[in-house]
Amino acid sequence: MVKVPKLKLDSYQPLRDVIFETLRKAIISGDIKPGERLMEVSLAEQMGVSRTPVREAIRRLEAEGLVTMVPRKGTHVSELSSKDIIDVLEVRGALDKLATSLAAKRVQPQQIRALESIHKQFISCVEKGNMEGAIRKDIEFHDAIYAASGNSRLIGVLSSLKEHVYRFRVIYLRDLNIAEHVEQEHQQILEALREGNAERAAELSENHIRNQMDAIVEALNQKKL
Amino acid sequence: MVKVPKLKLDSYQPLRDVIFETLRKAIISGDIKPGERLMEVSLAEQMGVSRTPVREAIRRLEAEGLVTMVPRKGTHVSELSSKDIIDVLEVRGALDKLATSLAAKRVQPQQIRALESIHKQFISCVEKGNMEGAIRKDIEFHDAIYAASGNSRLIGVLSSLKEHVYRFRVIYLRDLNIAEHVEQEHQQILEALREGNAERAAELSENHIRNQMDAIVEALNQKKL
DNA sequence: GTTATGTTTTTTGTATATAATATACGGTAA
DNA sequence: TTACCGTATATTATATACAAAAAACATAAC
Repeated sequence: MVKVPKLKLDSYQPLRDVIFETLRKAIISGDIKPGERLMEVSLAEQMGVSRTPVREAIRRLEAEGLVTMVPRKGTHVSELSSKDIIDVLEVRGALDKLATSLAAKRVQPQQIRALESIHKQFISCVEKGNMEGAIRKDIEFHDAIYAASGNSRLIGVLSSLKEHVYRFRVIYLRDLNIAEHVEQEHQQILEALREGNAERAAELSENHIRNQMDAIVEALNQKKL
Repeated sequence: MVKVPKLKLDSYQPLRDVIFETLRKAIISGDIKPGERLMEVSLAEQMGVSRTPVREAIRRLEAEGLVTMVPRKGTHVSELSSKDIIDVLEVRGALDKLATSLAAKRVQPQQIRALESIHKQFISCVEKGNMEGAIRKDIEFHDAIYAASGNSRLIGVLSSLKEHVYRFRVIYLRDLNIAEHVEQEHQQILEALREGNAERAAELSENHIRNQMDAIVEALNQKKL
């Protein structure tokens, strides 16, 4: 049975947005598992709201691909096969490459400084063995590059893909050792960006994602999914 | 004032889907112009339905980026600046390249035949001066390549981007001469796919989109937007 | 004439009620 | 026992009703 927390209605935001975020987090974090049904009435009751905003939130989850709707039957959390995640990573690889290449051409000095700061914090997390923090800093690092690309459409598509990657990690690979090579690769990308060398930056980021994909595929094979 | 046709309720489909398609077509074809407001009550009245399915359709349009919602204020059709379309084309370029490269590795003989058939029809349209038909065949050609990529996530993202490109064409470039070079470029891509030469296919498709982008940018400059 | 403020109107946000459909269950006949 | 049909129930789809916020307008004060 799906369980979600009661809502906190602090700052004013439409209920649909609050509910959307709540459900989204619950799905990404694995609290609601693939295949589980989302029933409007029960969700609405648990959250203490009516069905209307719940429906709207579910529509948005569907648009993100996190849930699947069948008309007149209902909604369930989308399954996430290894084929799915490979598909996502293929797309993400191409877009990450584009983002890094654009960023090399357009990045502002202040954005470089922000990247350096994030990278330092990443290293510090790794040294302390704080994996959760390292993952967060890894995400931040890439987000900062996306932002520096100056292409808002690209940022939007990538942020939607990111959710799926993260969801996959949570479901299958809680213990994935992310720090391997990553620190060094980030360092190199950072240098290429600093030099404004778009070609090299693109190449490095392509490799970076490919390595991640390989690590995931290998981890999957070990678990023989 | 936004005008939409009354709905035909032939085959059974949820109203929200019918409404979504209706509005989507109206926006893409330019019948509803950028900046125009979408008011739930008036749309619902015109279509002879209640506000509920209209709202749900609007939520989906928002997810596609075709409209922009401001809480408690309303919804309006998204503007489409030349920056926007360049952003979209940059992303599409990267993904088209990926799709073509994957297709070269995975394409089935039967899919090759389908591509050849579409390409023949494209040529025939061009010869007859049937530009509308040629544009349709151009779209079909690329769709067939996407399908051959075997990556459903990629197909999804590309189909959403496509809408924006098409919308842009309709709004700004009704007379864009699409046939220039396109026939020859399609021919070359087709050959690379037939040979399974992923590298060459990728390169060709990258060029293909870049040429399209250049043509659009040039057309924009002539209109000094 | 202009600005500020109070009131009306319009429009969206949320809740609830009704309709339609799918599913589950039970009974009956082969 | 099994297959089929019908009814009951659960759930979504749509409609409507009510609440709250924003915008438009008018009026009064300066």
